[in-house]
Amino acid sequence: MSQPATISTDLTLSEDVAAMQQALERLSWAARRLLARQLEGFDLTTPQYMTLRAIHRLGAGCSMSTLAQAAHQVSATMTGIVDRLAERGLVQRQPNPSDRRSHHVLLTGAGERLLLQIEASQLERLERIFGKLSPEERQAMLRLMQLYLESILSELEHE
Amino acid sequence: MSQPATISTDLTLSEDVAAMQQALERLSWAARRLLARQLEGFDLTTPQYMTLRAIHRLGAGCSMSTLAQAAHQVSATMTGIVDRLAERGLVQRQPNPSDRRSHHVLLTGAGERLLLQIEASQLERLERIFGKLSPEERQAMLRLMQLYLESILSELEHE
DNA sequence: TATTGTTATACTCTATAACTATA
DNA sequence: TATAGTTATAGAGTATAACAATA
Repeated sequence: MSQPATISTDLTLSEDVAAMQQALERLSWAARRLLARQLEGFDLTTPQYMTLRAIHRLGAGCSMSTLAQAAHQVSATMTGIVDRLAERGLVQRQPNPSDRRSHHVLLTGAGERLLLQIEASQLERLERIFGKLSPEERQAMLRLMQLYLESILSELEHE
Repeated sequence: MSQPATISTDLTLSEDVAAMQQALERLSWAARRLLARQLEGFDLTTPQYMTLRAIHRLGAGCSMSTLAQAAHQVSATMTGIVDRLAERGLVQRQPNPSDRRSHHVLLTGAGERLLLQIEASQLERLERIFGKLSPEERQAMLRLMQLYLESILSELEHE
């Protein structure tokens, strides 16, 4: 023990993080491709799916700007995505009586049903994978994912 | 303890997985947007960056088809991405002497340097986040990410 | 004046299909 | 015939800038 503990910890940190970077980037790329492929079966793109989820999460007729912000997108992009979802009858725009510039966006019944169906198929897949872990490991993973999510969201907002 | 342990474990599994699904999908979407924003500073898109990394990982002048497969893309898509990288002098196509239909794709010096620079900035960001964890937690996370990566890759390949 | 949302425009990614050159 | 790679084409997502309607 001739070295202080902090130095050996720092060395481990760099090594761990280098391995994590490799795994994280390949993981997020592969997960994105897999999700896109699964969504093809429902004739949805990833941004369309994320938008359906955001509308559901925000609830109660969110505005286009709220929606764009939640999806980390500019409003012109969201206009196009919502247009295509509306054409398919999955979402609706409704006038906002208290501000005539603004609209409420909400899921139709068909949109709700499609979202539930996709979520169920995703849950099944995740259960197959994470069923291999012990309850303690699952809890640890959940905690770590939430830590990482929060740190990414705060980076996204503070720019 | 009137219920057998397996049932209570299964109930926990569904709950954990539902929370994981929520966190995972928001995480991968947010991470993708953050990466895209960071890559803008280097005037690269995400597929271009993933392609540079794949060329580096595959090494020794991989072919267009190997590259397309590694990035989970059809070769026509890879043609466009490599075209744009080549225009910027980040990659090179070289004739393959043993098969004149095929080409070797490799990083130029500029491509190598840019890749190193981006990777260094990513490492710094990850160290800031994961430095909060203990070495044991980092090891656990690494193991879990690798488990998840393998399961996703095998799903991607078996379709 | 400022804000909400859309339209116009340009570029990249993506897949499919048709094609050329080579094996 | 089969394979490696490109070209042609079409659609979706993305950002920026200009715009209309409303606040």
